Amino acid sequence: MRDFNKKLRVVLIDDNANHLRGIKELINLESSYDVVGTTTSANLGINLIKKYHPDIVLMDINMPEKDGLQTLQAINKLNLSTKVIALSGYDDADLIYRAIKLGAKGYVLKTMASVKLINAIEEVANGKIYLPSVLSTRFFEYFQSTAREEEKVSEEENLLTSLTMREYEVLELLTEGINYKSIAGKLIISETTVKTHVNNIFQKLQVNDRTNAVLYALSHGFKPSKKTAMTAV
Amino acid sequence: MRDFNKKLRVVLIDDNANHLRGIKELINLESSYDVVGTTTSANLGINLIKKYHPDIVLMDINMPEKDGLQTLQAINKLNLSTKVIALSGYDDADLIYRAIKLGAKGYVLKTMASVKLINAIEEVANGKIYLPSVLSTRFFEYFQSTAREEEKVSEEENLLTSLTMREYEVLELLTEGINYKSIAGKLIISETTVKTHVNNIFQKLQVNDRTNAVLYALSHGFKPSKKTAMTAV
DNA sequence: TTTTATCTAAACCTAAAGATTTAGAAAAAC
DNA sequence: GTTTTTCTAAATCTTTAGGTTTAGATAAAA
Repeated sequence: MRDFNKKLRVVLIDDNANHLRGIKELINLESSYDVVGTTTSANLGINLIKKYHPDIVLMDINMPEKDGLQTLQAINKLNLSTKVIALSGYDDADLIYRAIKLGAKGYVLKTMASVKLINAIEEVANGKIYLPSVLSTRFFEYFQSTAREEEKVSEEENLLTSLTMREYEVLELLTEGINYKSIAGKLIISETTVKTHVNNIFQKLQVNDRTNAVLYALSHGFKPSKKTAMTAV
Repeated sequence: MRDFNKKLRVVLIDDNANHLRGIKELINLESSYDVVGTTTSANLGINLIKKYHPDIVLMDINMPEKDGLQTLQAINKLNLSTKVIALSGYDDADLIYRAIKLGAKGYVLKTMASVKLINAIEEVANGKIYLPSVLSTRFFEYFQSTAREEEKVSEEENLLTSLTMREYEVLELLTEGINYKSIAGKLIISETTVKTHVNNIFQKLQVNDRTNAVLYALSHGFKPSKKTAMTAV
């Protein structure tokens, strides 16, 4: 939780100098915040963060030099407790999704009322995620549609279902990058038997080599059975 | 958007008969809803949904017979516009995350005030996602920590970074399951050159065959460069 | 009871993959 | 200006992988 005796240390990054000044003045109106640094450059911004270890970073994620998402990644690598709030002119679902995925604790549109920005800082400082309702809906729609596509791929006429138990076991070992000899050893069958199984697998999955068999498996929701590999005593 | 002339058709699924009755009475107090079916069985619930094509389904996701997540999947496969709101006794992050991922449009705790349930129905019917603040925070924490783990794996001593541009291009084609001859054709170089590159790749990634090279690539954040494959005119 | 499916296995062959060495040319780094 | 890196290529050899056919044993289904 937040310590209200200390001022929240804030760093601002925005390639638009005018906008930067505007935000700074806005924040300085609040007595509980302390803007310790501002910059129009992403790279300089990272240096500021290294130097000051701020509580909060407000960053425009649509910058030319180094884009905001890359900068987010760079900040993550510093492993600080600094929380980043993304500022953006766009409510693009993909952008919102990726920003959140890269650890942004908030996402505020530049067109939004300035009071929202203060709200965001307050909420994020208290350990919450700040996503205005509109953006939150965008995020979830994107999230669910992505997940749904993955589901579809692993459902529609999945050739994996035509495999027998034994073939599935063999495929499982193939996906671990193991050769015939070792597979034979693990399943305690002969190498030629393994070859037979593998050839049957190829036919059923309609591929010609193990790499493509593995690729098919991984892209069609193949899941290790877990109960395998106990044949070995 | 919702048509306020029509009543929202609702189906309830909860293995606890008492709870089921309670929810039904609660909803029936609202004149704009019409509970068209209730059941304590997940399988019967799916049948009800098939029959009535309700607007909203309220479903307990902690059921014995068939768990709620499986039921969610089954409902998804019906490809209806029915929206499912998950009811649960637990605010477990993993459970929330998976429910949303499987398309749940809302998640409400049984301990929450009943007015929240009405709110949830109303919001979801209007095309929004209903996730109370506490649960939303849980979701995002889980989402971001999962993403962060993936990032880590693809960062920590990633052998992919030791590859040259050309080797990266070759690896990219390997991950598409293409053989030497075709790779040579695509990059317009000789087959022996491809072999040289592949052998160098193997050494750098510390593997002995293409399958393991591909597996390494896929598990370490390998991303197609997109600017490849134009060598071919 | 007789198919049918599955698991096992061998023989035989071809093609592809992998290991190793050597080497020229061009570009980048020192 | 010399060293290093990278991309190119060939030769040679060994080892897997892959294709095909045949077949016995068993268990389940028709």
